[in-house]
Amino acid sequence: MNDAVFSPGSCWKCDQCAINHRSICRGASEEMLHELGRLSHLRHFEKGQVIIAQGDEANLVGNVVKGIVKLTNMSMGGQQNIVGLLFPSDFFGRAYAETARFSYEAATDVTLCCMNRHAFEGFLGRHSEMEHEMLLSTLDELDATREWAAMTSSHTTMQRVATFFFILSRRSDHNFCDAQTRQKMAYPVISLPIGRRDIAAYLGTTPETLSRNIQTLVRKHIIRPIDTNHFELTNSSGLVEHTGESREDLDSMSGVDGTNETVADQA
Amino acid sequence: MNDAVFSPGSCWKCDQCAINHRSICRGASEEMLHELGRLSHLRHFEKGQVIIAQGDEANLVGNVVKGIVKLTNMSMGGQQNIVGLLFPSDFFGRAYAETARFSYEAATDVTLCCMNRHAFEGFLGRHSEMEHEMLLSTLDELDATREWAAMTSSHTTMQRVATFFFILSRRSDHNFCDAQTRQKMAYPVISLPIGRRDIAAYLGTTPETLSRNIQTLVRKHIIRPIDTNHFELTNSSGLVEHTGESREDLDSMSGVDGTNETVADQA
DNA sequence: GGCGGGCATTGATGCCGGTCAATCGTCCGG
DNA sequence: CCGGACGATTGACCGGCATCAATGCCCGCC
Repeated sequence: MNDAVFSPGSCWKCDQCAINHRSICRGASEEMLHELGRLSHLRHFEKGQVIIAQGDEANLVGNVVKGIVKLTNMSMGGQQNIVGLLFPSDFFGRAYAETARFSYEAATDVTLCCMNRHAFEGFLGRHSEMEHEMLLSTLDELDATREWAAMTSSHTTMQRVATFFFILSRRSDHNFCDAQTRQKMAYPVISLPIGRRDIAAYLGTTPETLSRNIQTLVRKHIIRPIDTNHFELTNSSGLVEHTGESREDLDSMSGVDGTNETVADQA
Repeated sequence: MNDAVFSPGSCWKCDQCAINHRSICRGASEEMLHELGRLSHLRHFEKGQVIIAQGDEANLVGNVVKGIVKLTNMSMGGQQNIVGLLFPSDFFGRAYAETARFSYEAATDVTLCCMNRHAFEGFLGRHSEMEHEMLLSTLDELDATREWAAMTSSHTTMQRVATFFFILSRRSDHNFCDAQTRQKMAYPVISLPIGRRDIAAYLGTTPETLSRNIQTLVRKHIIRPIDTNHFELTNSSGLVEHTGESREDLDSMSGVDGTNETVADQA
């Protein structure tokens, strides 16, 4: 809500951006970053707000800077189905499509680096090397989506929960508590960024079943609850055993690349 | 098997290609088609043959010309999980990746228009408008994959079966029998291109459960069996009711575009 | 023709996980 | 401080689906 600093329309400097080394901006030259800076502006959305509604004409694209965006698919019956979760540096919106096939909704309070879709398409048209970057990241996303789909359709609920927790243990920020408390942590921390309802929908199950599986992991001393949304991972290999996946597959799914992003706290 | 006509290395003329108006070749100019013709050659694979193995260095890309390719993901335990089915005109292989994250396997006897991956990447680099086409089709595929994943994770087995049958009723070729017999068909024909085991794996279930659901549809007079792999769709709206989806969503999933491709019989 | 293997179907059984419902804890506004 | 709302947890129940097993069917092969 610090709109004084990053208000829509203000000149947002890409070279100060917390995520420019991970998003598609990574491949941009100094000059291109400047051009992107003119096209983009930061916007805030509060938890629960719909950013793009399924079926609407969607002229908004950009990158998630802070917070988590959920990608949902309303099926008839009204229940929303979570198709994906977008973390900081992930691209949101759909270039080259008039209407949105999915909804984008703020799962937490979020900060987005927004661009007009047509302006962004024009940018890609002028810089084919950026379109190439876009293709690469889309191909990666396609692979990841397929792998996730294979996982959800063939594994038990416990395996899905364990896999999700394992992935989170790799990318969770350690900023939920102060530095001293963090020092005492002997084990990695799993921090659930969203509520049980959303996690359950993402994993294709219900909050009740999710809760039961979490408690089972707690009883087996694999994780230890800190508060409702934070756990210590006290037995990493035990968690891996519950995933039904090999360690290498899990690594490829969690997108580890050495840069253990501790995300964006430019407050 | 007819390698005399379309042997690897022979000059394959793209302008005679049965699928060039649907594949990514659609966007190519006369000149580019000629260049593609020099890069590509046809190859046959028999049912069951592995085209690209998961984890291998994969330097083969191209388009499916005839037959069906299944995209699989081996999880530990050895059971293969079907992530996608590739129909004629679909692109196979993975550009810009050294190793394959999935296996490509011939689900039926197939004919592929093959290219060396590096040669194809070079082609894209020289023709950014083709890379643009590639981006568009990848984005579409990503949407379709997400929609399919949402479907499989939130619907009952019967709904998945009904949805799959509905999609097949839209794209099945009517060439499995002679023209006279076809004339007598009062209803659309659903032709299952692959065996029960593969269909079950694609739908995230077992052959037994799949069979039970098919027989339920038969008992309800929604489909009528012709032989093991062919059914008449005698009650289309009844089928739609079992999908749990609206008619419009089903249309977008089956990728209807008016051109009811009656695929490749250049024998 | 007889035989064996692969595939589809049908039956019997058990369990995972969805559903309904109650309890508990936390947070807020009165 | 209290009452209501919301989310998380736990319990009881049962239905759908996987599993195991048997049968029937088709086709190639000896």
